[in-house]
Amino acid sequence: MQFETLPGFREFYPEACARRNHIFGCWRSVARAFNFLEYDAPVLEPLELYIEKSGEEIVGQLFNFEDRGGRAVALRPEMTPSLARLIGAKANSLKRPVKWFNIGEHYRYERPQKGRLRAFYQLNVDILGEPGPAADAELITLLCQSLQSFGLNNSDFKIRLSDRDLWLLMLAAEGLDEAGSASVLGIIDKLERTDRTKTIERLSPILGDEAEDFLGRIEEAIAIHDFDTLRSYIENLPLEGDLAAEAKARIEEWSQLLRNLKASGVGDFIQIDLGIVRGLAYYTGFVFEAFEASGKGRALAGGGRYDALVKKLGGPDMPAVGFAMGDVTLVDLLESKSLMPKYIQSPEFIAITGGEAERDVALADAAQLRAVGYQIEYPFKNQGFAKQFKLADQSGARFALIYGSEELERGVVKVRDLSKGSEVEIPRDQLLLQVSTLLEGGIE
RNA sequence: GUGGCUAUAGCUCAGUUGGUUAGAGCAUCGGCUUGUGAUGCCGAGGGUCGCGGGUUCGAAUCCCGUUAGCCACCCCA
Repeated sequence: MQFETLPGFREFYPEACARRNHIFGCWRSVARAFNFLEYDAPVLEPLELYIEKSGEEIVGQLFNFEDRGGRAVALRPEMTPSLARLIGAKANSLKRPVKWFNIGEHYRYERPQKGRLRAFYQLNVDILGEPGPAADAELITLLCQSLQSFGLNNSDFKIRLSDRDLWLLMLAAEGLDEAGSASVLGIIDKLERTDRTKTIERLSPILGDEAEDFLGRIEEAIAIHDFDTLRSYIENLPLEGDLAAEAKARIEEWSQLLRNLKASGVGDFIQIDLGIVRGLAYYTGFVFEAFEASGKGRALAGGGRYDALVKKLGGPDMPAVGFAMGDVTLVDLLESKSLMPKYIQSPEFIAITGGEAERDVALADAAQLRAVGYQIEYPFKNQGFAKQFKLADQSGARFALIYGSEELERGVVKVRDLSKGSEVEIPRDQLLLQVSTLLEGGIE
């Protein structure tokens, strides 16, 4: 009976596991650099948690089943609902702002394809309890720096930055109500992937004969890529009273956000692009997606503000902003740019032993070296010296420790620098004292 | 959920108009009489040719189905 992995699931042989850990390591160290705390949550959750957040339609995209207790459960497709529960349960005692991150595997029952599998790892980073754009700025900065930590730069990726609040103001200026705006945002989200006549068809039920002219104005707004143009565009919207004041305040927040991003040194990555609105209705303010600079391919990361979601999921009123970055698209990109380091794990020392008696001595020394943190390997069976030297070379070890009968009689161990071919004899009782010097300078 | 392409050894691939017991390179393992390189020499293991059915005297090869992979659509938290 031959077993295969389930569709869309991956196995990690050591080399792949090393690559995965490289990704995790970069993610984790950047999150810590911003003083985010790591948390974790269950992989299996009540199905209802996801229905509550995303609606009944979500079930078709979940790994869900009934457990033996008759509970409807699902493997987590995302972290945010679990996070909202964690936050909600302790909201009153958490020092704000809450800055947390998680690295974990997530599961979606979808057809696997390029950049998308059924099981994937995601970095989730969230700031809760801070309503101002300083939080948005820090998250976007963190996102840029984490991508940079993989060796990606300005010519490799861009952050497309948009704002659902601004859209709502613009749509209000068009005379649309809340429901109409929500529908239109859904259509704008698909603009890039839909041909123009189809889009007009979709807009018609909401705007009637106006649809084509309206689309023209939408396209005009999406064509804006610099802040000065955006500012004057907003200032010239036909808004009155509260809405006009809101627009003014929002432009101020844009200004602060962009100023912070520039000051943090990530200004060059930012592209104002109102074409991004993100499909999900719960986003409430700034939204952003990271893309390969060419604009091709799937988003590397995406996120935004979700000020109402924690409350919707039963928590307190808690403004929040967060993003998620998946490993699948990221690794595809890093590999295409030759930025995946080739990790080969090799020990610092490998023992070469003459016979049983010498092997016992080598084992004793190995135990001591390992006890103080060195990596050392020795052969499991007695083999010829020539063979052992070959294996030592192939192991990638830095030094061979040669335990022959002749050396041991004199109380020394011969140490060979495997890259240089040079050798030195060290009294066995000096070995522990001298290894750090050896590792630093090699053997001349 | 829909469509296109693909499937031969661990990997990369040969395999003739259908014709004996399906091959190569790489990798793996063993040996080359136990002290310094082996990038050498010799040898071995490893395949119901994705799976199931059909056509045929005979199928890796032709036909149908199915599963999986890749790609695109849908969707994308």
